[in-house]
Amino acid sequence: MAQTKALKGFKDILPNEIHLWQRVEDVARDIFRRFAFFEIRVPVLEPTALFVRSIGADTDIVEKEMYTFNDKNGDSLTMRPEGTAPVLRAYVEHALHLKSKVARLYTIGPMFRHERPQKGRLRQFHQMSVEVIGAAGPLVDAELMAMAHMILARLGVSAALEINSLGCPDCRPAYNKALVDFLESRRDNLCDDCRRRLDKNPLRVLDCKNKKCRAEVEESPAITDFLCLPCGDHFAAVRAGLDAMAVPYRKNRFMVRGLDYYRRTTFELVTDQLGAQSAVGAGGRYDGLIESLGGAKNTPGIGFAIGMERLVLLLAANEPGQTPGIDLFIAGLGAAAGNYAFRLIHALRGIGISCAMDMDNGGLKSQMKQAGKAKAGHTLIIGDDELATGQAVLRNMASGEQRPAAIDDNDINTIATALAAEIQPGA
RNA sequence: GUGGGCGUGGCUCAGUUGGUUGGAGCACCGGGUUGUGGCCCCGGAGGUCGUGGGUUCGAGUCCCAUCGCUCACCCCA
Repeated sequence: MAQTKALKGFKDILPNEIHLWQRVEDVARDIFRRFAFFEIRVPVLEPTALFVRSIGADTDIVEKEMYTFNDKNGDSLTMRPEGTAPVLRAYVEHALHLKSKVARLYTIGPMFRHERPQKGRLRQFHQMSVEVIGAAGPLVDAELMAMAHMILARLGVSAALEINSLGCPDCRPAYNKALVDFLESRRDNLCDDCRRRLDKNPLRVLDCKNKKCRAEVEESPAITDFLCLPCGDHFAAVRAGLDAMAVPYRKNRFMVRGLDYYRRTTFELVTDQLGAQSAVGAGGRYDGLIESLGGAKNTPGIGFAIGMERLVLLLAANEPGQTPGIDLFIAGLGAAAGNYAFRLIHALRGIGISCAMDMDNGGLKSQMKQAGKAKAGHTLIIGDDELATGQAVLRNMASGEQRPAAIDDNDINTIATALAAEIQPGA
């Protein structure tokens, strides 16, 4: 077993499952288009400082999950663990705020986090990441959730939308203190992890999975009671926006997010069908982040990401794998026919037919078998007799019906066109 | 980083209290059909039993270590 294998947590996506990925992307791109979003593509490698400054130096992602290494000249580089920071970096770097009042961007691609892999969690995983930069109003928050919801609905995936507000630098400190005071008084009832969280990041105690902790937390003060007036109004308007679009949601005051930059609205799309993982998508508002990355003062922003592996996992639950097929297989018998087939196949490809042949010139039985394996819709059989009479045999692989197909014109393109019409369903 | 489960051909798995040349099904290749796939029949190829060490006359079976996969914790999409 000295063979090379893919790295732990890195997966190949094979041809028999690729259709799920393509459908996810096709649907998402279509919905993004309807919501007037444009694609942006950014590098997978960025200066380490970008993520440390945006995600937060004390977060688990930055502390222990990043693929970070030194470039030949000594610069510290990092494989992006999420998509928001690079997109915002690009926004600032190219002064996109001068192109339009609001930037509506999406990007699709791989992210990297050095975690222990498990169901729905890989070291290289894929996200569709969406950002709206330059719009502060609550309707944008609602619109984004509606878009995420629409993507999942179109894919036939049911996930519940949960929303919360984390407040802002004006009101969160007061809540934080109230929460810590409360939790300190119950410290003895909390699990080991939560005692640690209490010191490091108290908000995280709120979404502990431990039953005892949940019970304790049930009586904790609610962030929503501590929101300042603007934050409270914002949150109410977000909910009104969702109601206006009839997007179902539920408030979850225990939902917190792992990245430091979130403030005000946060949301998750959750499901119970992914093992220990529950979020298919999640996001929130990050007013202040753009400024901290060198952008214009007070630039508001909000975004979310959908985990593509998780989505595909949900789709695959109701669908078997499928091997892609081709339109036509050409079985050429003998050197002369093989040669003819070779010319014909190129002509067919030139006019849009997906076709294959056995370049190694096997026996007919073998070639028919290959045609079956390739899931060819039709097979064209050409031997010396067919070459002589100018009539090849066209076999419909599903029905087994065979009929003659002319190969007597001296213009190969004319033949290809006629053949294409023959095998095109409904033509 | 921590814990549980599992490692036998490409895949899914048998393999009796350790006992001579390790099996099956599916997949693959060939034949039965001088030139017709999917069904059936026949045959073939393919395995250092994850790896290393130990116990033993003898280890796929027992012991230790190690690696890998997987699920969960942590964290997150």
